[in-house]
Amino acid sequence: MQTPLMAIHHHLIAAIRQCLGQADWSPAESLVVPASRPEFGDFQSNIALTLAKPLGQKPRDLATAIVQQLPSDAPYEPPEVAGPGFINFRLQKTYVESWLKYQMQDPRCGVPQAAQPETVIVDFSSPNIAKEMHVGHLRSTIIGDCLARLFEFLGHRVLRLNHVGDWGTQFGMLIAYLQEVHPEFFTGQKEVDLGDLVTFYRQAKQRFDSDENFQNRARQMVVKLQAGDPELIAAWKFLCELSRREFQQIYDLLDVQLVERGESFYNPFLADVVAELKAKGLAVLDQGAWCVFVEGFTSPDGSPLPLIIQKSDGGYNYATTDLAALRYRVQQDGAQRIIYVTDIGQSQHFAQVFAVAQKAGWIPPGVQCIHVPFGLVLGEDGKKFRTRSGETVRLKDLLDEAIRRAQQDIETRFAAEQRQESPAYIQQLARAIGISAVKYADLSQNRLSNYVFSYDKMLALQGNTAPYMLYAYVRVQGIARKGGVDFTNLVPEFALTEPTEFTLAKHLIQFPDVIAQMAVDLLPNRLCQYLFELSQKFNQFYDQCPVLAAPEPDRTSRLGLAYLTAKILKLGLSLLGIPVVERM
RNA sequence: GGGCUUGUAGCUCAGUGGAUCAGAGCACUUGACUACGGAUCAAGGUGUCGGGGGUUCGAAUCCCUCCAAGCCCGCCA
Repeated sequence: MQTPLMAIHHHLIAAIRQCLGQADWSPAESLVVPASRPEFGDFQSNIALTLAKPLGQKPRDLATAIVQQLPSDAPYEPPEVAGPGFINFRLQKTYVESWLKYQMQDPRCGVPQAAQPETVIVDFSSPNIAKEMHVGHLRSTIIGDCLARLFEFLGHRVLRLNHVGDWGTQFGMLIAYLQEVHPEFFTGQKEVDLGDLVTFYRQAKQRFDSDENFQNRARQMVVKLQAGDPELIAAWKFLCELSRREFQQIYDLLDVQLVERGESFYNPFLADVVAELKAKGLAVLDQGAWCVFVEGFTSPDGSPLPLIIQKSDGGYNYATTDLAALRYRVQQDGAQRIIYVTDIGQSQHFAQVFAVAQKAGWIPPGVQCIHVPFGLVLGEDGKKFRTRSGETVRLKDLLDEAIRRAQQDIETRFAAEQRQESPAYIQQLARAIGISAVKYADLSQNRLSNYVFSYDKMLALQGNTAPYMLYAYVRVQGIARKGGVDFTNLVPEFALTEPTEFTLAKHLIQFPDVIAQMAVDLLPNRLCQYLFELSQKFNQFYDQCPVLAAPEPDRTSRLGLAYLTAKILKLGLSLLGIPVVERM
């Protein structure tokens, strides 16, 4: 079913085509948007103001002419031309009510399935093997998961790829070091965890930087490894497995699904990628390395900046891997959209990779490669988020701390309310709230900017936080419990009377438009904003309108509003990767 | 030197291809519990939208320029 916004949109297009006498006219920008102020109605169109000038007409006259071409049986009151030429739309009450009813019975809350399902790859998280996940992986993991959930919900085939750093010079270094200093590592005689590995990695790096003989051994190891030496492959697999177990704990905690397909996966295709670029005349030998130059990229010294696809020592680097991955994803996975969720610092790299792939003909028409960048996580001092001692914050520690603080809050509050709950329940609740708070704090921020990480703010019960929204949901469940109402069997006739009911209702029916917009701009904070406003509007309604105590038909109608609010909150939060709780 | 991102209320941030855009939350002050959970709601804003130009009937938003912060820029990813 068309949303009100879409209905008005289509009416306007038809009307404008009539007025202009152009059957193929289509708008360059959005024709109709939600009204900026309630007193101007529900939706507004500014199109007459934009169109009038080139036509040499007065905006108000054009607006009036457009209004006259709108259908007379439309689901809105006769539109008004206001001010210099705005067209204001006010939805008919019965139309709003019928839309609410439609959303009530639709499991998707009115959001249509994609007409043309695509294969969408979301490349996110991507930690490095033999290192721990740290705060730097937080945003990619959370934002990537959110976008994957969005596209899955819209009905696309989504491949969630974890492009882990599992291939490269660091492994030669690490394996060489372990063989020499900790041979027991490979024999299983000693229990090791990822923490040990990280220590070893640091030591290996130190050795690598200071000892030339060691450097050579490490390089030979890489060559042997990449050539498929069985012993080294086994060692490498052991390292990967160790890391994988550790990563999985975090993904389980975050409830994030990923398919691991690391850099090593594309190893067999690297030589061919380079060969193809050479054959197409795109690769040139420069200072001993094979490079592709594309316009618009400049080095610090002002010379053109190459994308190096084969190093002077014959090895390949991440640019080669990224190109091989891109080609594979298009040609083998059949991806129509490839979304890369990485920090904004890699923007230039991806722009370059996409440009080279474009030149090489690996991005056919209809395929989009999209870099979805995000800013840094900062500490409360405004600098890169670190521990007190200046170390990088381990992701596990960060999440555990959020849960610990959530639990503390809960226990304090329960004690104040003299509420008895089982330790298991408290633990589970703390986990849900702690993780949700971290996720929501991240997603509610415009992803392009850096944001300040604050446990106190994200766990606050007031404001634009996960707990505030979860509480709104819990309130609805409270109504159901208290009234013994089974929402799932509710088939309400809506009868809106109070202002807060209308305000809430009109916000509820905008949900599908918000989701549609999010699929275009890939900004989760827009959905967060919507859900926050929904919670606010619900709380205002809740404050003003008794539900259970109301006489019919208000009681049923209000139960419907409450239930639909909860339903949309639950669905919306699920797209953010945040679960709801029934009590808190 | 080139490029990218950011700069909006005391604090944290929305709004960014125009008009009906000066907003939210926090903090602070004051009200509202014999109503479904008060983890709520209501009321309270003296901001050069980083500065300066420009385009326009109209600019936080578009263009130019300058300033500040952060990041990226040939064999790491």
